[in-house]
Amino acid sequence: MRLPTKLYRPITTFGLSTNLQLPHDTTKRRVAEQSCLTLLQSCNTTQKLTQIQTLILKLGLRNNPLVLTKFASTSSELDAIHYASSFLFSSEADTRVYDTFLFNTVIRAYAQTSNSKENAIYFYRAMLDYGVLPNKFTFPFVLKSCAGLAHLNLGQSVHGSAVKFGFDDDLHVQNTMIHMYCCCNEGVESARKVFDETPKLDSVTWSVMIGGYARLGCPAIAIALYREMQVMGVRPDEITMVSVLSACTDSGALELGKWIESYVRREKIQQPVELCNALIDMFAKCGEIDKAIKLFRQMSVRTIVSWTSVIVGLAMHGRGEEAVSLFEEMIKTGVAPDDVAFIGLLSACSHSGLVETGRHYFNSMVEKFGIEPKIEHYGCMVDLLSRAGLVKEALDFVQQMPIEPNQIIWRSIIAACHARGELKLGESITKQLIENEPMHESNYVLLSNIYAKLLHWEKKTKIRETMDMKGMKKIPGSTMIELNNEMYEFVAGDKSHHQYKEIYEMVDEMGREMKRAGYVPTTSQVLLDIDEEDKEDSLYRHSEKLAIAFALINTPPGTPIRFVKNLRVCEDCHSATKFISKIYNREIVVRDRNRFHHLKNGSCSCGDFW
DNA sequence: CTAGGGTTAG
Repeated sequence: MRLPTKLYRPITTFGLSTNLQLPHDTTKRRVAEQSCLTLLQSCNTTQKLTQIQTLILKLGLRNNPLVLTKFASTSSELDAIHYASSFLFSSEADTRVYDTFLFNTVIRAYAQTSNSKENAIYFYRAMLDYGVLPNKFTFPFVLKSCAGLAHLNLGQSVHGSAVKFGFDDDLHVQNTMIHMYCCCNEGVESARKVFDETPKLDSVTWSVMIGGYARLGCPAIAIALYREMQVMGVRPDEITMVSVLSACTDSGALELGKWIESYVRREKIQQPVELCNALIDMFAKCGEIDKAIKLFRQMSVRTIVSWTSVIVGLAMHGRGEEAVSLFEEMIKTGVAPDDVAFIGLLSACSHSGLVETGRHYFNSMVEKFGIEPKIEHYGCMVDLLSRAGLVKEALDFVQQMPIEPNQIIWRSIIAACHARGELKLGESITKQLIENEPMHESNYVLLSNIYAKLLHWEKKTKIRETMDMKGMKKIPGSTMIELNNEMYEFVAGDKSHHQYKEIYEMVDEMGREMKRAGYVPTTSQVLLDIDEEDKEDSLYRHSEKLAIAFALINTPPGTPIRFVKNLRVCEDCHSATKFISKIYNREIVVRDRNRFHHLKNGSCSCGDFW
C-alpha cells in the first residue's frame, strides 16, 4: 500500500513565526481561545482554515491541545483535513502535547472520508512512531479504514496490534474487527473465527456477521445465522432487519421477507427509510412487484433510493412503460435523478424494447441533467439495441463510445448474435474475447453455445477440452427455493436431498406429461457432445427441474411456485416450465440472473426473449 | 472521541 509521505514530512513553509507574545491577561486569552474554537467549528474550507491558522499562530495557541484537536476534527472537506493535519504535525509543533485523543481525532476524520482512508492508517502508524499509546477508541476508527480499503494483510496487522495493546476483548473493537474481515476478500473465515470467539451478546455482532455473509453472496448462511440469533434470544434491531432482508432479496426468500415485515410491525421496531427501502427491494426482487409499489405509495418520506428500487424492480419484471412514468413522476416531485436511477430506467427500456425512449433518456442525461454517462449506461444502450435485434447499430454504437467497451458489453452483443442467428459474427467476437482474456470461463461457454447452435459438435468438444486443460469449470447452475420457511438449494444431478428418489420419480413423470402435451427437448444447449437420449437425461436433471419437482411434491395443488436461479435460465428449462405451468395448473415465478419470468397457463411474461 | 445498513447494465 502506498502511503502519502508528504503529510508526515515536516512542513516549515507557513511563513509565520510562533514566537509572538501570548496575551498576559487570562480573560483575554480565554476570549481569544473561545473565538478561535468558535471559528474553527464553523470552518470547513482550506481558505478559512488558513485564516484561522494565522489567528492561532498570532495568539500563540498552536500547541493548545484543545485547539489542535478542534482543528483536526473541524474539517469535513478533504483538502482541509490534509491541510489541518500537515499543520498539526509540522516541525514547529510541540510534540510533547500530542496525545491519544488528538491522534484519534485525526484518524477519525480520515476514516470518515470516502477516498482517503489510507491516511487514517498512516496517522495510526505515526501515532505509534511518536510513542503515543492507542486506546480502545482508536481501533474502531483504524479498523473502519481497513474495512474501507478491503486490505486483508493490513487488517490482520491492526488486529495483531489490538491484541498487543489488549483491546481485543472490547465489544466495539471485536465488532469492527468482524466487519473489517467481512469487507476483505478471503476474509470471511477470519471474521467467522472472531465471531465464534466472541460472547456475542450484542445485536451489532450478529448484524455484522449476517450482513457480511449477505454481501459475500452467501444468503443461505446469513439466514441460518439469523435463526441462530433468534434461538440465542438476542433481539434484532432495525439494522439487523436490513441485513436479513438483503439476504432474503438475494435468495428469493419471500416468506421470510414477509415474516420480517410483520415482525417489524409487531415488535415496533423503528422503521427508518432504509428499512422501508430494503422491504421494497425485497418484495420487488422476490417477484411481488405490486406489493413493492404499494409499500412505496404508503411511504411518507422517500429518498432517491426508494424511487430507484421500484424502477429497477419494474425493469426486472419487463414493465418498462410503468418504470418510465414513475421516473417522470419522480422528476415532477422534485427529486433529481442520479446515475443509478438512469441505469434502472435504461435497463427498463431495454427489457421492454423501448428503443426510442431509451435513446431519448440517454441523450437527456448530459443535456438535461448534466450526468456524464458511465460504462454501465453505455452498456444499457448496447443491450437496448442488441435486444431489439439491431446488432449492426449496437456495433456502431460501441465504435463511437468514448469509453473502452468491457466484457459485459461484448457479451450483450454476442447474446444478440446468438438470438438473431448472426453466428459467424458472434463467433469472431467471442474468439477475440478469449484471446484477450483466456482465463474467463464464460467466454468459452458462449462460444460453445454458438457451436451447438451451428451443430459443430467437434468444435464444441474441443472447447470443452481446452477448458479442462486450463483447469476451468463451468459455473454450476443452482436453484434456490423456499418451502415451509426453509431454503433449499438444488444443483444439476443433485442427489443430496433426502427426498431425492421421489424427486427423480416426479421429474420422470413431468417428462412424460410434457411430451404428451407436445414438448420437444431443446438439446442444443447441452454442453457435452453425447447422444440424444443422454442429452435429454441431463436436461431433466437441471437444477430448476429438480426444484419444480420438489415443489410439486411438497405443496398443495394450485400453490404458486417461486424460485431463484443463479444463471440465465436455459432455453429448454424455459420451455419446459411453460408446459409445466399449464399441465399442473401452477403459477411459476422465476427470477434468473437478469430478470423475472411469470409463467402461467403455458406462457411467460418475458415474451420468450430474455 | 468507539461498532453494523446494497439502488447499479449482462
